[in-house]
Amino acid sequence: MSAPTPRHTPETRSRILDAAEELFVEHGFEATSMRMITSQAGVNLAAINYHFGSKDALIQEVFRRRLTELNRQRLAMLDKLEADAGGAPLKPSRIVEAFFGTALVLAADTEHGGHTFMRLLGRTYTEPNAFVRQFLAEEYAEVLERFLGALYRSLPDVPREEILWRFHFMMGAMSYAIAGTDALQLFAGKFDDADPARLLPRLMSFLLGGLRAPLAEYAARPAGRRGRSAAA
Amino acid sequence: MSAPTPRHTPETRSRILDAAEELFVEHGFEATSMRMITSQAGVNLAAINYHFGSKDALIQEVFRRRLTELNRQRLAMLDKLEADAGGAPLKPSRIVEAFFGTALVLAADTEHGGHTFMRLLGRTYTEPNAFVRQFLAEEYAEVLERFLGALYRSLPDVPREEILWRFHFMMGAMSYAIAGTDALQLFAGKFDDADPARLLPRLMSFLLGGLRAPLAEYAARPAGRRGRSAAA
DNA sequence: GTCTATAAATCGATAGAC
DNA sequence: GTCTATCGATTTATAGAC
Repeated sequence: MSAPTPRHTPETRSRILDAAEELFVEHGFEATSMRMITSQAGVNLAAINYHFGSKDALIQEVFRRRLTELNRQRLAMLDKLEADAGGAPLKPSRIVEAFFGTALVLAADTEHGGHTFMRLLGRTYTEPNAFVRQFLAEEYAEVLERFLGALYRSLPDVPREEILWRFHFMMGAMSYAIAGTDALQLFAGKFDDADPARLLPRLMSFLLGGLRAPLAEYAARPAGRRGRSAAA
Repeated sequence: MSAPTPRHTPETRSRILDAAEELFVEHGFEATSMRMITSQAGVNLAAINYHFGSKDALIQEVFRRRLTELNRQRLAMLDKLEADAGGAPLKPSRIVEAFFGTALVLAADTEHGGHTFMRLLGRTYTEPNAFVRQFLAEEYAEVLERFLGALYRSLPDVPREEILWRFHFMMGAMSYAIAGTDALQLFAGKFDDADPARLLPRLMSFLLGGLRAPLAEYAARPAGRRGRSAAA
């Protein structure tokens, strides 16, 4: 008696979300019409507005459904790491693994839409849609605050500005990692080994190498003569 | 007498391309209507179809206009590096700099649309639009072949598979680097220093760190007990 | 080459019967 | 909660005058 609305809507709602998720990642938000969604989901056109109110609200729910759980897992893992460490700063590798590893585990799930969703999420970070960006920013506020804080404590000698940028770079690498081979025919036929199980160690190695890279490595060895060499 | 079509179209064409470039990166392809473009460009609606034939052809020309020149610069720089090396393998840092450095130089040009275009390009690698992907793949075929080949020779001990993936990761990091602070309000207010001049060394340091990261770094130190430890 | 006017299709959203 | 039918707005693209 505590649930007022959902009477016998066991599948319709989920089917709409699943169909929308697939079509959004395949065609984008704007290019995906509500008719395409209801057609693929096998439900009536009016069902979307009945269950979600509008197309924008549907888009939001597509993200909320999975993102809330993903970030819950991330925070739980960080909680455990910090509890085990007992006050000591965490190793950067653990922090990175807790944040990006959970995402890749979800991305490896090709049977329940996790892979589809993560591709959608990765692309949406740089999506031009204003209200989606706003929504994601709110959904990520806490988890970002926590993980960045952990990285700051873990790497006290690295300027926070630098950590922030490198975290940003890492998200870009992860996004492309998940988009993977089917993202662009650019690498078509070049990947002999696209085994999802190997993606995690591949990416993690790259991310940690980038995160730990010497700060002045590039600036200290400028390419050839390049103007005033006395600067900085 | 060699130019049949362009009689006195000195600005209209360019104005359309400039307006389209800005609107595409701001709203995406689908959400940008031809009326929005012609309105911002100050030209007539029919002008787009007259000059480009269709919206899709316009999109293609927006990319072709700048991408051809960018990849020409990349190849020229690689040619010079290889000529100077006289047969010896290049240093990975030089190769990475030739590919990603040129892109970031273009991205630093905020006055002539270079920054706008590079943001658009970075987002489009994972764009769902099929014909844009196809077009980009063709446009990148030669430059990718050359740079990947140079990296293979530069890092003969690293499996090509691994180099391929890391190059892919680097493109993701670059994409986010260019999308930068205004891409997502996720980091809003967190970046104190978003100086474009510092972005190149920042990114280059990260990329080289990732490219040179030990291959088995992560796999060799699995997190806790994780099933059959005898495998691999 | 540039314009107006409009064709033809598709969009999101809703009203109202069941 | 699901359906049909449709409204009103917007889209790309084009025809034809100038």
